[in-house]
Amino acid sequence: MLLHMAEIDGPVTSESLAGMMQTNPVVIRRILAGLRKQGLVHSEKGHGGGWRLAKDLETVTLYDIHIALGSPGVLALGHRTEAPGCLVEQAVNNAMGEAFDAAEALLLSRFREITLASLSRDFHQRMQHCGNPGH
Amino acid sequence: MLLHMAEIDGPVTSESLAGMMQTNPVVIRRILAGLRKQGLVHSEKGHGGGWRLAKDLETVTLYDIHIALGSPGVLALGHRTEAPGCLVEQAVNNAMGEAFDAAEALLLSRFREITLASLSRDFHQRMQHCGNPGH
DNA sequence: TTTCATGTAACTTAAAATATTACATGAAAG
DNA sequence: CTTTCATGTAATATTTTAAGTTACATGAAA
Ligand code: FES
Ligand code: FES
Repeated sequence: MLLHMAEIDGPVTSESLAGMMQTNPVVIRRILAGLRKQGLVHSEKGHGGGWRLAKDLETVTLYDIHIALGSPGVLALGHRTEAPGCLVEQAVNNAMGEAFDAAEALLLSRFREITLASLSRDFHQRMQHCGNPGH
Repeated sequence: MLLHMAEIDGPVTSESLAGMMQTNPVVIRRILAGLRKQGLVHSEKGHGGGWRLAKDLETVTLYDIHIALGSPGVLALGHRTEAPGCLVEQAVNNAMGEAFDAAEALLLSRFREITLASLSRDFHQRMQHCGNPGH
């Protein structure tokens, strides 16, 4: 969404973003509300209002966005019970927990390396080779 | 489930396993059916029937179980669209895909190191310090 | 004062995961 | 050889979760 916003100068309304993402404007607002709290975007009400990027693409990483989205769980597998009484479950949770933490740490460290600017460059390169005027 | 089975000698019925796992016997059968296909467990019908471990705990890793369960997706985040027309989405999927693959590879390599035997040892150690006769 | 856009709460719908029922198959017990 | 018990599996139902929608309040520009 941010990368699409970057291609447009001037503010973008939730409605037009919803069109791009094929969803509802309210969903867009809910998501962008989180990003605004982290200072990634800025919003204005009323005539000529809408959403605007608040930071340089070079300074924003996927990790920043992940945090802004509320640090959702990264792994589909996980502890069923938070504090299980079953001792087998305790042993399994303990062993798998270490593996999960390692995998999550690796993923997030990769996210820190990926800036929106680099993604934007990749996008523009794809545009060259695409030629589709729809984009 | 397998570790609980390891503590019982003789076959265990789906019903008693369902009691331990607090779920329905059919759910147990469905899961164990996958494990049987990989040769991890063995089942017998009729009187005195039930489920039995088919391998030594030392030779079974969490990775084996993961495969037997059908290699379910490990990451909660993921590609929304398989082959997106949107060039931004292509760029993002490409970059995140590499990070996902690295994280998943790390997790599965950790799973390969964790044998049921090591989990069982951890479990028995917890038993020592627990003293709860319910276990 | 009208129009347009965000800000949110409450509600609805849709999708996915999980659980249940029902019945067939096969093996041991009586 | 009939009853009992347990798995095997399809079909169905329920629960849970995520996603989308409606409704209305707030604030800014025309
Ligand atoms: S629609 Fe996303 S790049 Fe063309
Ligand atoms: S219930 Fe005691 S170890 Fe699982």
